[in-house]
Amino acid sequence: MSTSKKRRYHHGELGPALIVATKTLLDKGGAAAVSLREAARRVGVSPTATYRHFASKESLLAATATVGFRELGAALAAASTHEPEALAAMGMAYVRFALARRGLFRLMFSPEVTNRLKYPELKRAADQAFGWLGNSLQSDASKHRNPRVEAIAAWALVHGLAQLFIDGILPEAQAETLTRAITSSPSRKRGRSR
Amino acid sequence: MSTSKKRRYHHGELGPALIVATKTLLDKGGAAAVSLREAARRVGVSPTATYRHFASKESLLAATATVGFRELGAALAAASTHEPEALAAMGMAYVRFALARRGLFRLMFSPEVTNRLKYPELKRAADQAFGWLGNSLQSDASKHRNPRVEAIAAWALVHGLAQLFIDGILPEAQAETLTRAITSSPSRKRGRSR
DNA sequence: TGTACATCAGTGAACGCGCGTTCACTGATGTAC
DNA sequence: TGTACATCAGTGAACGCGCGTTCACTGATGTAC
Repeated sequence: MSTSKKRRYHHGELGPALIVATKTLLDKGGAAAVSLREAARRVGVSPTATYRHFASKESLLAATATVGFRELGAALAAASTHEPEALAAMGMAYVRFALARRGLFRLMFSPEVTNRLKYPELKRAADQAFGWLGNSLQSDASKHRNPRVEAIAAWALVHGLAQLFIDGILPEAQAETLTRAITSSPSRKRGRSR
Repeated sequence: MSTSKKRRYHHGELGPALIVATKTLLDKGGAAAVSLREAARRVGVSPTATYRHFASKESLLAATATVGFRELGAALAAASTHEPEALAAMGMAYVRFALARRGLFRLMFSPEVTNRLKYPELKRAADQAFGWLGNSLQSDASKHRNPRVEAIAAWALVHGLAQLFIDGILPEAQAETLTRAITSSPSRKRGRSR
């Protein structure tokens, strides 16, 4: 209706728009549902136009995953300020992100995009997203025998939870409860909860 | 060379042979590399022949995942007999399975095969594989506040480790060391290890 | 032990499909003078 | 302020490909008598 809806010859933001379309496709049907042609269709542009912004399908996927890592990083960073229970809050944020953006989350860790070293931005975004996890643990390192091992254990724990929820193997309905119970269970923190 | 190598009109074991071929394809190029036609090609049979044994590509994938869960279950069961450190041994077995059969492992937890309730054998095999994990924890339930939560936490932990290793996000070379360190870290077991 | 015949396990050609990518092109934009 | 022109961002037709699946078929197997 409005002029902004009108399809102009020059889209203006085609690159980002294609990434948004890709995210939608990912969440609708997983990586298998993503195609350059379908993304172009959704944005209202010819398939060829995509090559103005991405060299190949793979590079569109890499760019989309990069955005995903930035978003995950931001979510973790925001959670890390919840002071008394920063770690539990970050775990919850991690699981919530995976559930809210399951297709994207899966792509971020899929071999279609992981193995390649050809996308330095992707690597940087990923490192940055997980930097928070490490830092937050390092900050009270004195409590832990081996901070690196502890950090990896915490990461693996929430990552595993996220995976099991989005794969429908653990009941998604209990995601919040279980995550909270596990990230603040007495085997990790000495004091009694509740 | 031998007669067993000869291609006979009646293959005799086409179904299982197709599953083996599918496993190979999974490990070589992931789910994207699997096709009915390629599996048939590897077995030396026409594409049409596959329909004698599987109703569709999806059902071949489901059957392959079923086999995967049985193998994982067997590996966990074998590990669970290592008495003093059954849990750590099972964790190691879990990670080893994922690394040795990464394509299969990924398929087992992928939405291409997970969501469907139409493969009861698949569901049964999965339940059975993970039954061991629960049982092994239940057996010393007295030590734990909430056995169910503890079991899920242990599962999520090793599952997350496995995923991070096969995705190349944690260095695969350290898989054994890290897994051992984490599954017997003092935050989970009180006593000092080493 | 021999034959007839139903059943089973394959073949091979064909279908329609959507894909990623390339090509030669055209319309829109913005800058130099 | 006006025009020329390089550059940029799209179009649309076409390519070759491998896929899943269907069809009508044929060769092999095994069982009844």
